[in-house]
Amino acid sequence: MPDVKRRDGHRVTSYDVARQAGVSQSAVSRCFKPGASVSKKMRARVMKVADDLSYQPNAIARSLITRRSNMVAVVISQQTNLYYPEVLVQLSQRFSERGVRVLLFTLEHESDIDVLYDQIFQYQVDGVVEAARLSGEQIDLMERRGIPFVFYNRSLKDRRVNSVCCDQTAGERWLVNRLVAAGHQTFGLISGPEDSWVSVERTQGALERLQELDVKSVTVVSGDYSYESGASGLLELKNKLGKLPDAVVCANDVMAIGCMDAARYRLGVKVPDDLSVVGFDGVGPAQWQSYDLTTVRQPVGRMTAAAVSMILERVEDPEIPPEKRTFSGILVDGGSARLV
Amino acid sequence: MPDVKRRDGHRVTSYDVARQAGVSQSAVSRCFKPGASVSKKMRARVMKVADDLSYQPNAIARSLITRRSNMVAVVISQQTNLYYPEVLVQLSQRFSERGVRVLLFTLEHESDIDVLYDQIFQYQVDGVVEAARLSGEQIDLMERRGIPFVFYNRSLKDRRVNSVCCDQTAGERWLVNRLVAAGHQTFGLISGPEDSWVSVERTQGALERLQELDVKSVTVVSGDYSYESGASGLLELKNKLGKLPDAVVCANDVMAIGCMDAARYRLGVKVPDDLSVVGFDGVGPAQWQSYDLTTVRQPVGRMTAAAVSMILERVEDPEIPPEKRTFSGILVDGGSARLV
DNA sequence: CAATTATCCGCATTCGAATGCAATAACATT
DNA sequence: AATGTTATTGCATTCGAATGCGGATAATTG
Repeated sequence: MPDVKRRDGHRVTSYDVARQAGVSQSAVSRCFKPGASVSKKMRARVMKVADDLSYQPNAIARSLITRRSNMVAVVISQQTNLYYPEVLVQLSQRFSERGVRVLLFTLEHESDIDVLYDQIFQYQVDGVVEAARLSGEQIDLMERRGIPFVFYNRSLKDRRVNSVCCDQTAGERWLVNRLVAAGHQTFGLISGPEDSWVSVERTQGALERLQELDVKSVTVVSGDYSYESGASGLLELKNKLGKLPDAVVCANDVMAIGCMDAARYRLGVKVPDDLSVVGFDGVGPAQWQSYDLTTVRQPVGRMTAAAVSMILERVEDPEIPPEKRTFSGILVDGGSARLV
Repeated sequence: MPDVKRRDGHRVTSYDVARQAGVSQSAVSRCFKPGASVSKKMRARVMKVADDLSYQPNAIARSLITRRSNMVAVVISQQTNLYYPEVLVQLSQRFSERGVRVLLFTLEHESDIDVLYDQIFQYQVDGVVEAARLSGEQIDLMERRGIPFVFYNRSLKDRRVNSVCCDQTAGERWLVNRLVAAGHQTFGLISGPEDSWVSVERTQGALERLQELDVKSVTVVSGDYSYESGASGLLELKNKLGKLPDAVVCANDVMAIGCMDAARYRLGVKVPDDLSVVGFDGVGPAQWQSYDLTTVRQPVGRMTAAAVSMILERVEDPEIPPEKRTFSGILVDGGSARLV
């Protein structure tokens, strides 16, 4: 039997609309479902009332019954890197266009990740975009839950997982080629954090190519993607070598910028005349005239689009096998490296 | 009667755990609620099974009955401004510490905001942090729904709403004071977009103080917060004036940086010797040695903390009246302005 | 006009966890 | 041993929308 009170707290439900419009709750529900079987008369009537009561279907209740939350988790660590915010905004925008919301998970300490994953699952997200590090067991966990996920700029060689990456290796090789061709002989590398896949790939790529080209003098120091670590990296290189290298290859743009500033303002050295510096990512500030960085720009637009569609396709059809998509970077010839 | 099949798709529910542990579903539910009345024997038993089945309570179902989603919407526009990503990350972190998730809404075009709000309500978020523009009717809408919301760096004078702001006016006044005291006489202002409250406040603040100090030559051009608009703003100022002003006050750091670069690299002018430039925000790149910007840093940490607690307090107790909290900026004496 | 089909609507149930209330068990008291 | 207390547990219902199924109505056809 129908109860007396309704509209308690204040929430308007489909029942309220139904009663007011003199129809059944199911009718109201159908009116809000695009392809449903409803006469236009009914729809008009219901919509009118819905509008009057400013009724909005409750996505939570809907999720419960449809087993689709229309939410996707995006996991991000790495605030240091100026590059991530852009990725985040783009992902959000693109998901949004497809009617999917982004539930944001930021990771301060790597150790938080376990708690985090419990949270992610609790919220019944339809998929996960993973722009942070993840251990093998965590991947197992994800897979066991059957939630589609995509790694963003992180790939595990011996694992059948979805990933979208920029070709870090190729990018570095290109940079090295250019530098060597221009006659640079002594090289310094400033790597990122050791547990960053991106950093490892980039540094490896550069080292490999340097070796292939038979460059003798290569010194590596490690940074953490920050401006400061780029600056101190250069000083450290100078210390180790006893002099400055001809060229410094940095694992990201921000460090390259720190490196350039250190060269100019702490060592009084001219870039690119006395020192060439290259970065990676293609963040906004890299193009600022003070830096005009030679770098490899990640095709963020394509990459985020790829991540989004890979997830959503697999939400529709979980049988689609894993796929790895690797995009080439875009070579940006700036003025921070002597490339004659 | 108990049905035969369970564990269909693969989701493990509290019923599965209950059956396996030989207890009732309510018992399982209680075991997952901190303060609930359960014997330790029961809890141990249930938790064991829950662990075996890797059961996680379904937050969606919980939200439905508790009428609390533990999700908060954060609405952000303005990618141009390097300042927002930091705000976003901090909000996310702080909410997360309090067990609340951030549902991200990015706004590309202002016009999208209507659709957006429907979405926000559908997801039954417990609160909204609003870092975008919002019209009066939209506020009415929010209020009618009874969802607590806080404006971040946006306040409406004649409205009783929650807001967290940095004192834009005071910051600008301070900057102007310094510049005038140091003998600058002709001023250029580069404002932000006209529909940005922040920009209006800042520009107004500066203009006001300049007038008070009886500065005669003040020229205003408008930008859009971007690097490029800072650069072109300077050129425009030069055109209008027929010469360069002594000082340029930019509505944000990124434009100030663009302005500095234009001065140095397009006009060949020395900063701060021939031209002083100041910004606002205190973003990371402002501190880079190439710029070393004189600016006012927003106390992002305090501001985000304030926003988070203001929301959560009002989720607990909707009766708490609206509050406006204004934080003073932190004055950063950089090298981009001559302040002798 | 009857027969057939298509269209539309409502009933009843479902999703998964939370919770008030009542029943029971465990324990203490005299 | 009888009674009173308190700590646990289970039952039944609830949150709000979606949907399969059968029935009612309207449209189409012969």
